[in-house]
Parts: sequence; C-alpha cells; structure tokens
Amino acid sequence: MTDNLHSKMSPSDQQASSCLSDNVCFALYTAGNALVRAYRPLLDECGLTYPQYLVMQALWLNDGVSLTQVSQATRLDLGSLTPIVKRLEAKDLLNRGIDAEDERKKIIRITPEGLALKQEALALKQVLLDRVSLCESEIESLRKMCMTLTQDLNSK
Amino acid sequence: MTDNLHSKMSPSDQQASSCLSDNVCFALYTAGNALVRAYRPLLDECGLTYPQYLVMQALWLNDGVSLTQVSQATRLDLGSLTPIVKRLEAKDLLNRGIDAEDERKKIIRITPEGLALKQEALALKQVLLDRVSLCESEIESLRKMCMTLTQDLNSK
DNA sequence: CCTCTTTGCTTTGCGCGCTAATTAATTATG
DNA sequence: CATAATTAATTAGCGCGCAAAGCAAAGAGG
Repeated sequence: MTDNLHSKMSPSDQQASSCLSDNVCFALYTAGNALVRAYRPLLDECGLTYPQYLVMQALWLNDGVSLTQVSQATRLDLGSLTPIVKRLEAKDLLNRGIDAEDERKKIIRITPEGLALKQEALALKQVLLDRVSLCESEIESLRKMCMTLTQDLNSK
Repeated sequence: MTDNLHSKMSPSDQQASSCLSDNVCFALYTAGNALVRAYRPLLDECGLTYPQYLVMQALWLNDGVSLTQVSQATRLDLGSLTPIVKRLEAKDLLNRGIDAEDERKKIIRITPEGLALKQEALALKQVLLDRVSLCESEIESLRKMCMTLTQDLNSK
C-alpha cells in the first residue's frame, strides 16, 4: 500500500516523512508557538502579551503613526490590531488620537508609562537569546530565511 | 537620549534595531503567521485548518494512539487538542474511542474518510514549497534551527 | 453639487493556544 | 483497604489572527 514500493520518486516528489518534525512547516509553526510560550512569563512582568509587545516595539521605533502604519510595521491585520491597541490604551501605555487632517485616521502615541517600559521590555530579548544554543550567525541566518519565507508566501 | 552615544557596547549588549524585522523573534513569529495564512486557501479544499491538518498528519503517521500521544507528536496542548479532535470527529475524519485497559484514555482512530484525504492533503506541502525561493539545503537548515530553537526555549 | 469609489478603522464570528480549574480513572502509600 | 497522589482528558476564560461585513470620512467623476 505504500506508494513508493513500485515507483521511483525524485527527491522533490517524495512527500513521505517518518515524523512530523521532518516537515519545515511543522518546525516553523512549532517554533513560533514555543517563542510565544517562552516569552509569556517574562512579558507578564511588563503586563504585556507577545503581540502587544510587538506593537510597543513598533511604536518605540516610530511613534505617532496611524493604525495602518502600525499594521504594516508589525504585519498584523487591522482586525487583530484594533483590540490589541485598545487593550494597550486601557493600560495607559498609549493614546489613540484622531488625525486632524484626516479624521478616519487614528494617531497612536506612546505615553510616558509606555516609554518607561522600553528598557525593561527590550532587555527580555537577550534573556531568551541566551537560552538558545544557536550561534549569532545561525540566528542571523534564521532571521533572514524567515523573512524570505514570509515574503515568498505572502506574495500570490 | 540614545543610550549608545557615550557607551561602547559589545555586540551581545546592543538591543537597538532600526526596524522590527531586525529581530529574529519577530521574523519567526511573522513567518509562522504567513505559513498558516498561505496554507489556508489550500487546506480549505480539504475542509481543514492548519492545526487540524497537523493532527491528521500525526495520525497518518501513527494511528490508534491516545490524545496525550497526539499532543506529544504535534506539540499542541491538550486543552487546544480536545476541541480540534472533536471538530475532526464531527467531520467524520476520525473516531474517539475509550481504551479498554485504561478508561481515562481516548483512542483516536482515523476513519476511511480521514485516510482518503491523505494523498490530496500531503501534496499541498509541495505547492507551498514551490512558492519559496530558498533552496533545499536552506530549507533543511531552517527546519533544523527551528527544531533546536523549540527545544532550547521549551526546556526551562 | 451629488453620486461612486476608495480608504481607515471597527465589529463579528470562528478557531486556535494556553493557563487554570475540574472530573474521573488509576496508581501509590500508609 | 482506605486514602492520597498522579494521570488523562475536559471545560472555561482570555487574547489573538484573520476573513467578511459594515461604517464613516475623503477623493473622484459627472
């Protein structure tokens, strides 16, 4: 019943794998979940979830921008972003103002409380990186390949 | 105000980045989301979500196992898995029986309908891979690094 | 000036992913 | 053997992530 008994398969044809870990997709998906899971207890200290942390990072780099611009920076859907930003506003980490020039736009601005979190929160990155056995060049290579893959998968 | 004006920082100390994409974590998180997003229209044909697809893959490789074993194979939480498996049962892709030896255990078994999906669903992997510009060795390297990272982050 | 379309954002609905609390069956212990 | 501890699975609650639908402001075209 196994389909490779009587047919020769080129490497790109064979879809067999002896366990899920043999698949890149599974590995990537699992690593993403592991990342969020590992960040959770650390970010709890700052009162942030990982997606909220992403939004804050985007604002620490570029403050006073529209929601759409945050969406592009974080690659998060507007539908996901609206409630996230509302929760951050409820924690007084940012303000949502209305653009005087274009009243459809919401201008997101970091508060002093939001800015005060920056040093503590950004330091967490190194805590996690120290736990990883990959060297710096591997990390950089991983980063680049993830970016390439994102680009490739999202166009078309 | 920038904290690297008057202090020399070693490469591992500097946490500065000019955009979110400079972070591995962001790249990994985004790639995981992109993967699920890209799989969605393809898996819609099979009536599966990506996590449901993961569970089916685990069962195609190893059928008639307990829920806990599926949890270990897929690295999905039991709390996530229970509703996923129920939805798959509702689609008649699997059965949930009770282990005669240990009545706490649920034995998950693929149905003929579930088995019939195998070829079609597994072929989707190649569709996505063909869209990616990374070569085979890069993909394999990406896979290994993701697995290493998952291992490193989840232990302690 | 009045429609028509586009743009920016919100809302709704669904399916995760996980933590914490619960329940039930099994095993370990006194 | 009764009780405590462990294990397997379920449930509830929260926060995404996204598609689809909706709405209001801004621009375009007649």
